[in-house]
Amino acid sequence: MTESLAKVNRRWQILSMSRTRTKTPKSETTRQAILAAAQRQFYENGYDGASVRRIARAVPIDPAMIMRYFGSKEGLFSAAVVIDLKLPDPGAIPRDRAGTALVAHFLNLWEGERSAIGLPILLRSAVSNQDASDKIRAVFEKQVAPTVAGLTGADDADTRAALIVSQLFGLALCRYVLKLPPVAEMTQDEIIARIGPVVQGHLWRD
Amino acid sequence: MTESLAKVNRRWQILSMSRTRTKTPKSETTRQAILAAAQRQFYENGYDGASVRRIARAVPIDPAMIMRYFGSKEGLFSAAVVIDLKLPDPGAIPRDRAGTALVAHFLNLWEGERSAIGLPILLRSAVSNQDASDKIRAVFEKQVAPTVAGLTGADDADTRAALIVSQLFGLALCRYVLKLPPVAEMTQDEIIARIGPVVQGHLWRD
DNA sequence: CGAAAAAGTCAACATGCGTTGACATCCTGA
DNA sequence: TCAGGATGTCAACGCATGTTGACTTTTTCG
Repeated sequence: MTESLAKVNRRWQILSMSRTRTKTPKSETTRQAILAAAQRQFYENGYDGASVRRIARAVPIDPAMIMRYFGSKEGLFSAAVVIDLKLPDPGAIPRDRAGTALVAHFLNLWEGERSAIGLPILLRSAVSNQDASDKIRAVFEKQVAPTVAGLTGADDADTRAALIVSQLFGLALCRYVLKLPPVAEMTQDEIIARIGPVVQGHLWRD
Repeated sequence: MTESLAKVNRRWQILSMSRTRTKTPKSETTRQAILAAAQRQFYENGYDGASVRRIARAVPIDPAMIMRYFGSKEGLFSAAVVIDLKLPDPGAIPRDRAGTALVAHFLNLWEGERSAIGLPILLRSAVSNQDASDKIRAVFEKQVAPTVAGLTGADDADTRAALIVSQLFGLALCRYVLKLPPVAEMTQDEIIARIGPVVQGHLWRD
């Protein structure tokens, strides 16, 4: 009985933690520290390569705390990786240079300050973790596809969105994960100039 | 002394195995069985996800045999994953449809019978295994880059090759690893029609 | 202050991993 | 036939993993 109540209480505590508070009890501090360390580890090593124990050692904190705060490694991953592509309103994008605008947007997103919590984590993790694959699919359906549909009036907008995504993921894969020399060394402007027309073509060719 | 000799002998045996023989002693049979099982496991789970023990169980054979035949898990991986893109001679490719020809070639390669020993294995493994990343770079430098250079006379052929690779890897990633619905469900012809012009553009635009 | 709750520590569990060396069996060739 | 090498089995090693429950310390608040 008491055990059951304690577990319920603990679970409530975990849930309530997900909202930020004004007075931020001590726990919120370590919670954020855990998330930051987890993001870094997941980014560098993927889901399988990152271990709860090493994340805990980096905080530093006892591994048991991670289980208390996030329930499981999967829970930690879900909490650490939240993707918001911040795609602009399709209406605000000039039609004639939408391709370059999109490529520039993603490069900023991937190489900005908070890049570690972005799609590259998912790329590294998706090969071995079903959750990561699912998240990628969700991002595609809820963020990329609608934006592309808003840009092209075409009825095969989903296919066009998928082709754009395949080019952008290929870019991210070669540049951040494989670090294939020519791709990794190009400047942002070079990439925009080369890939932009491709995206533009996927949007409006045919 | 005797130990040392035995080890040398064993190493010689391992090396000599890498050549195929006409009389194929019993060992060659199991060696091939191990390789086949390893290719399947590496393909489905990547380098880290595949375990020596599970590969052995699939043969079936004792895990110790794998160590005897290939020395280590890394050795098994190197032996199991040999990439030959079988790229045609650049001179034999019609200039005006080189893009579609290349895309069709890769689709055949990836979706043919022996697809499991191909690049998708490396994609799944490269996120966690340095050897896999190195192999991808080697394939790029020795097979893709020269072919592209032979097609375009351009002096930035390396960059063009890298852009083509980023598009093709993105395609493979979305279709075989992430199984992103629109990409995974397109027919080969649709993909050729859509991606072919992109590759063509990377070859000759500007 | 002092009790209750929250935060954090510690040791242990079961499991799977790559790898090793000693041992048993099979097959070949002199 | 039978010795010796090739082939295969077995048990164990040291290690790292995710997770758990009992425990101690710190913080909060009536």
